[in-house]
Amino acid sequence: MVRGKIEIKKIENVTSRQVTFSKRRSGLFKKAHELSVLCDAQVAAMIFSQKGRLYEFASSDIRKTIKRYAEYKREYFVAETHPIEQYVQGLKKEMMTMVKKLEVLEVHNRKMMGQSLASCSVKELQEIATQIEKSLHTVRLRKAKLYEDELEKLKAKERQLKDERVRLCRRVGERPMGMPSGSKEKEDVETDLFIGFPKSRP
Amino acid sequence: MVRGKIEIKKIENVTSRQVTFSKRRSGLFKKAHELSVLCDAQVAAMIFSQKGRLYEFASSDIRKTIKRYAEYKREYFVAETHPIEQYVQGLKKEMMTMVKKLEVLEVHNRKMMGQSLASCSVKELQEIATQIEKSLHTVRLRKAKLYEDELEKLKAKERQLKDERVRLCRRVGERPMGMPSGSKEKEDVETDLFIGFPKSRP
DNA sequence: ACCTATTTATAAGA
DNA sequence: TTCTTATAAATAGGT
Repeated sequence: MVRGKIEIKKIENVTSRQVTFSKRRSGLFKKAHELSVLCDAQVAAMIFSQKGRLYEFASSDIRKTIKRYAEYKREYFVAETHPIEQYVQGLKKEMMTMVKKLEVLEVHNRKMMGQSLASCSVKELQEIATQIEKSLHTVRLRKAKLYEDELEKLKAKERQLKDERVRLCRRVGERPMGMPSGSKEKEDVETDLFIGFPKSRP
Repeated sequence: MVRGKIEIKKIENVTSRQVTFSKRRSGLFKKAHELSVLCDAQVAAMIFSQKGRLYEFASSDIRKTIKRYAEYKREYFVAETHPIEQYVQGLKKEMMTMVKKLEVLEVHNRKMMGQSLASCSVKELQEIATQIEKSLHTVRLRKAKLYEDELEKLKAKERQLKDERVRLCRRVGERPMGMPSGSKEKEDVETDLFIGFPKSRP
């Protein structure tokens, strides 16, 4: 170290302690990394600064390393304020919530699919039917919209082609001939057929 | 480093790897110790050699440091072979399965409710519409069935009452009078109205 | 384990 | 925080 070696004891000056912490921390992690690579070792290091901030290094997954440590020492490590039982309880609770949600969804879904109606009252059936009708309406609107968009595109393309044709005919001195038979008309007819609400299957 | 710098990559020579491991390990722990003293930090490091031997350093009790780490990360660390770990892993796996199932159901559900259709192709929309139509048909059949059953019950009751009335009249020596006006007919009319498929709302 | 040439880390200053 | 630099410390390869 420069300008006089230092004693290994707590640095009292706050600023230089922070600077030293930052520098030596990265130095330590660098050394740790080099060791893990050079010697093919599994290295983990964790540092809590005086302020309680955590800095960590691990050559592989730190959780795996700590678990391996736990296994090696036949120990386990649980935060005092966060015991494992509580953690498991939390998981279980989450599971229950999900199971309920799943059940509700499944029931609703079955009804929307027209299954498991035996338990439904007339009122419920009416509500389901109403909802299904609404859905059907929306789906059909959406389908019609897709067809319309497609139609618009085709029409635009047709217009463009027609203009192009007129322009080309003028250039070569011909008068534009009639449209090739059936092109526009046929498109319109086809499209009209598609725009309407599709008939439900028998 | 001496006599030519080295590359940071695994040392292939076993002997020199072991030597380097030993030297650098103690160097690392020394640095860790210096850091903890100089900067008043809580430092812990653990190294598993390639052979699986554990070397550790901690400025204070390593178990405390790991617990603090667990708290900080809201994690827990137990050996992979610990029964509770396996239990938790099982729970987590189940949760994942459920989450996936829930997602699938939710997507399907939204489509059946006529939502989130933007990403659907025409073909998909047609399939959805077909399914919805089937559902609607089933629901309406069910509703009609309920009304029919109700009607049957009422008719049976009516017959029973009529028979009873005839019997009673005979007993008191009167001739049965005409039916009270509007009772059967009204029922029939109402029921017919309900049995038909309800019109969808405008 | 020790030696030492050389690289690397870093304390203090800017 | 980052850079500079003088110097301490670490260490690769040899013994």
